[in-house]
Amino acid sequence: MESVVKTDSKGRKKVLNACLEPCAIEKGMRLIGSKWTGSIIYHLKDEPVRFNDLARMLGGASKKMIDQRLKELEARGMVLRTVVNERPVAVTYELTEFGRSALHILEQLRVWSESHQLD
Amino acid sequence: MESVVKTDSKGRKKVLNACLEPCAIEKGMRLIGSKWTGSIIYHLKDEPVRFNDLARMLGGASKKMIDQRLKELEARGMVLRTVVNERPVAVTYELTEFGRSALHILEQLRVWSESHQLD
DNA sequence: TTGTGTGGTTTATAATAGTAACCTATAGCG
DNA sequence: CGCTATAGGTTACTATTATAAACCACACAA
Repeated sequence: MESVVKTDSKGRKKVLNACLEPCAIEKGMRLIGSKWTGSIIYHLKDEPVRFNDLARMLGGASKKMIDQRLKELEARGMVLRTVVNERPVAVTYELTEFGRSALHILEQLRVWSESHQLD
Repeated sequence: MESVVKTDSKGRKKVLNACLEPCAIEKGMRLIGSKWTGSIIYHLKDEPVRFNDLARMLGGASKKMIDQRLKELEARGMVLRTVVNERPVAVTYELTEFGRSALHILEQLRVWSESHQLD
């Protein structure tokens, strides 16, 4: 991540240690920073939550979005999906250890966000 | 942020304290989490950087993207654009105090990201 | 039997991101 | 002088993502 730009004797520039493709920050953001992903993880912090409850909590996100995000998070091992009951179908989503490990970042983001009265 | 789902005597559900529109996490993400925004801020952490140097550091992001992000960040008061030299035109970008205040979150994200060998 | 709940899927459209070529201008080299 | 490379962008066009609103099948309760 310590990119340095060097200029050679002829004035030509090169970068040492460039982020050739997404670097750590960028990769992290793509796990946690896609629209609604952070919010979803954060709302699962305390206990398993059911699909429609999550949808209600995140007023503003469509079910399709939530569904998509949950599937991504599940595929990455950050969220666990459990069918609690068939027949009257019931499903809950909860954080895995890995999912949980992202919470402190989100918590800091929340504090930062709130302390800077972002519109 | 402490959304609670209540069920009344008739089984109807409502959410108290729902994120009616984007909540703190979501708002924060939209400042810092848009594609490349975090990386740009992070690469400005040490010193003012010139446009093309930034473009070289962020191999993978187009000039258009970088330009757009820098303008957004400037508009929000997170980045300061300075014309260092006219004639041979030279411009630098650097973090403002507010921009700097986001660095610790990005630093944590970087550590988290690197410690979980994300592909 | 109408209204609610569950957990989603479908379709269509709007907003964002990405690619590559281009532009004005200066400076160095042979 | 012509060639190349630098600077800091802009333009046009395409691909990817997000959003809204309907819709499904099933269950339960009044």
